[in-house]
Amino acid sequence: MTIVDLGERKRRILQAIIDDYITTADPVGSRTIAKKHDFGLSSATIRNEMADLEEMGYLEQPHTSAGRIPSDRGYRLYVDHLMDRYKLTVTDIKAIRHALELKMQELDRLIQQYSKVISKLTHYTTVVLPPQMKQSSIKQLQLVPVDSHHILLIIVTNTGIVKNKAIRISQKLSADFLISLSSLLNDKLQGLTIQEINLPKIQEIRNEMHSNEEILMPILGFISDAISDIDSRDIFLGGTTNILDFPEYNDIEKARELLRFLEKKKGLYKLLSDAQMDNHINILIGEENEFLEMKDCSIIMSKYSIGERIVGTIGIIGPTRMEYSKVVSSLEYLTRHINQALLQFLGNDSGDG
Amino acid sequence: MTIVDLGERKRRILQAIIDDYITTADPVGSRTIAKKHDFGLSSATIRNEMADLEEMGYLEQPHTSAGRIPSDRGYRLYVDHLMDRYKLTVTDIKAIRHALELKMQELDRLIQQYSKVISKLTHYTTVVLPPQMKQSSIKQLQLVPVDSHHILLIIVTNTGIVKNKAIRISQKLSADFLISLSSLLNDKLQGLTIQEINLPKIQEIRNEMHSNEEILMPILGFISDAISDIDSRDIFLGGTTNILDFPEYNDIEKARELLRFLEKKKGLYKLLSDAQMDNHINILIGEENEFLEMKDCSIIMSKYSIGERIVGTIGIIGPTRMEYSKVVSSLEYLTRHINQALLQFLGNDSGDG
DNA sequence: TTTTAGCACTCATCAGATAAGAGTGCTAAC
DNA sequence: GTTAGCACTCTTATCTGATGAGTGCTAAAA
Repeated sequence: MTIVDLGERKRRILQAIIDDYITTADPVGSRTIAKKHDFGLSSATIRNEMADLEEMGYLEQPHTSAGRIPSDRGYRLYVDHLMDRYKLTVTDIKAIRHALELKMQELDRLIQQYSKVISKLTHYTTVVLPPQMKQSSIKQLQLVPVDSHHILLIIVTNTGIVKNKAIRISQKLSADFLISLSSLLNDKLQGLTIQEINLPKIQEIRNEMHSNEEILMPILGFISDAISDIDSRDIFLGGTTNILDFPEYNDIEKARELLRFLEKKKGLYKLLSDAQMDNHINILIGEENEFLEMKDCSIIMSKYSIGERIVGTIGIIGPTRMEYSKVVSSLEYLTRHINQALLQFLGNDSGDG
Repeated sequence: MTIVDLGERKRRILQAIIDDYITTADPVGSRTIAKKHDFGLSSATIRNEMADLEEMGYLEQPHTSAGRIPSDRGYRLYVDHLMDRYKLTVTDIKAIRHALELKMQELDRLIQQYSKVISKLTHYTTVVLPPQMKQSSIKQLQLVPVDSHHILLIIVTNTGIVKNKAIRISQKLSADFLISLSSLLNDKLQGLTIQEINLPKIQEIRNEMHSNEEILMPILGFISDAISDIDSRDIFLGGTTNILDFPEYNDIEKARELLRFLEKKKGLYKLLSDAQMDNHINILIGEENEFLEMKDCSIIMSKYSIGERIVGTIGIIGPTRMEYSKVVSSLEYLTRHINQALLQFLGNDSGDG
């Protein structure tokens, strides 16, 4: 079932069919291929080849008298072996460059911005999984007084995420106390991942801070809560309504089902976090993903990283008939640049505190 | 054109028609009304009354042989004078109560949560405009060291919003320096609104901080940038796909148009921020709003506040045929509780620093 | 043996026709 | 002022036949 079994001619015909179908969304017939591409073959011959390709499972027929459309398996072959490498146009590159000139800001929002940019660029739907807090390590902790009833716990991670959490306190604490507590917390917790922070660790801190036992206790409790509570990993979606532009979602019922699925985010979360780490770009075609709601969609995913550390995933969702070639190229280019930007922004110093 | 002009009978018939249309989404005919409601009138009489109501502009006829549907003006009358007050069921109240038991956290996220809750409760689309930074005053400023190349500026406002912004620096600054700079910033800027912070203010700070002139300069510049940059006011949307459940949006073209409009957020922003302050609940019916994309929608808005200070707006969007009564009741109940929660969470101390 | 022309066949789609049904407006009687 | 009755309008659903795209098969050509 390797690429050789097919033969050069069948390969080229299959490629032509898929290319054509990707742009037109209409089942393609033998005559169309014979006319558009100069294979030096008549439609009848191509018809025979198409019948073969269907038998092999690469093509499907919506009904007897329609042209053929690629099957998931056909797309898979196309993606792995057939498709031409899309060369980004100057306009494409300009658009990406322009988008990347965003002012640097908190990573969360930066990522959200990227997500919008990509969906605008590709006209597909974009989904971004930001860095996982649980596996991020703590770079800096700080307690900031807000008013007499609240202090703010600020956590900066090595993945560049800043989280804050208000802690309600019953009595006013002196600035000095907060500073010394902050520095103790830093001493004890810096470099640990969120996952690694547990009750014993907190106990340890309590033991070292003999004074103010009765003030400290509840605060440490809150901090512990706050830290574990902070790991909510939100997914960002961009360009969801782009879905509605594809003829495959002209059926309101189908559109609703997919949009619901996306809005719920739960499935997407699983897809993105389960994505294989080894490949840089990862493609799931049609039913290759486990969700029924997305059986007519493909998702192209790419990890982004700070230095060597993979921190999050970007996914682009479209109908199985999507412009794989162009999306892969755009995504590669973009990911490369994001990585560069992140490295520049956060990398120089990510090891220390 | 007041309520009296109509006469009791016409009013009751109009109410019956609108009530019916709201639940069924089908144009209602005279016979339907005669049967369902015991007015002691025949369909012919009701027919005459309906013709009158149409002439007055409260009803419309999609086509000659269809029943009547309410016009925007009809809905307006209904909302202002006719509709029964919806009594929240125990289940409704339970749902709201349950939703409000969320853990207190940053206001931003809290609000986002509310937005989801409401759309789940009402099955309409919800939009939330969080507190405006520009008009919020600064409660607390803090500079936190991150690593040798970055410090973090943290701003806490009296509206309970915490914003942070990374500032890139060229040389490491001592903790002492940051602390003294923080306290100076607090002295000078606390209590001011974001709007009030301008270059002269910053100059003033620079003058007082004679030492480290060459270090200070760029930092103050960045801080000034960061503060003005921070006023991005993001809108939260919840339950956008609920739109697709209404028969009025079975037309994919219409659905797309509206969803696009919502996703862009710009128009929504204008609608919510222009909403009148005087009324607690504000309703825009159909073409009462300026946006063509929303001409078949109504939006019910409610301000929420901390103490006396109105800080943000919640809006519920549905087809003009929406359950005004129920939504208004739910929204009133919810807003009241949100206000309570916010007051409790932030209010005690919001005047001081 | 491979390719091609020709032809019968299938099936979706579209336009037009028809029938059914809902609801109105009007008129005349109550 | 109210109501019954009826003709009229208009939508919707269903059916029909025509059209056209595309196939599969067969037999002839290369």
